[in-house]
Amino acid sequence: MTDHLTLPIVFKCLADETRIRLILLITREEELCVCELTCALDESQPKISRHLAQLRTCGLLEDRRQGQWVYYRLHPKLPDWVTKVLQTVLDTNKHWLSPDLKRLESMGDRPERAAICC
Amino acid sequence: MTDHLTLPIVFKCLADETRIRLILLITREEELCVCELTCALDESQPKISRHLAQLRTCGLLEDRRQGQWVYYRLHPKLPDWVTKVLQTVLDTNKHWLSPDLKRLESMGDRPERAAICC
DNA sequence: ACTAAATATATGGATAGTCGTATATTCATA
DNA sequence: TATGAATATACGACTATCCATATATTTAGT
Repeated sequence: MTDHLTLPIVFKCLADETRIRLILLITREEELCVCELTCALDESQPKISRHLAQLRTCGLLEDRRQGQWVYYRLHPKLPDWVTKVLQTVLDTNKHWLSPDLKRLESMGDRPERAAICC
Repeated sequence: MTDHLTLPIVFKCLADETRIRLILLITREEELCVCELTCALDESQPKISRHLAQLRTCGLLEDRRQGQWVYYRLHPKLPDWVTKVLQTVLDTNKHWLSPDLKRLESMGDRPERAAICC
């Protein structure tokens, strides 16, 4: 399923500031919808959507639609080494991510989400 | 010294197959010279040299000249998270690197190196 | 000094990546 | 079924990246 996630492919996916910010936020928050990510990064919606699509296409992210919202999370079958790298980077670069986290937390009207399993 | 090694910069440096192979080999072998790397990767000398220069310029590698050879190693002041990521990737992707390692080990006439400290 | 080996750099062309803007799609609700 | 909100995609322009080839630099040995 995620066998094609070779080293060069993964690093190319992460070689863009917008995409790193997106995937680290998602790694930390488990699941976020497009409008939350758009607000957290303070970037245009098409830009966010395009980069999310890229991360999904290469197999790093998975999406699910719930009503009008689309939620993104890490792909459940991610190779161990990818998860480990993301966690390491997240743990050791909290300061770098903090502006995005601050915007996310101060966002009003965040959509409620239902449990994933039902 | 390596403060400018931000997340996007590091991942952009790693977003090329040649450069990943180079830096992983160096991570594993401590130190290698250009001719060893050229042989291990089985690529042209200018290509190897160009990518090594890129890794050095951005602060991931350090070089030292000894006689006619130039040896490359990880920059000694690398941020912890970078070292950790490289080690993780190396440990979990030995199979991916093994063709390069095989070529390196079967290389004849590898230059002898003096101890680094004298 | 001259030559050969090891390494680095310059140049131009081809390819890939990114962006903003405009538009399409999907869904909830009236 | 018409409307608006959330999201996705298409398009053209601009920029960055990569490569092959040729050439320059440095060093060891003669």
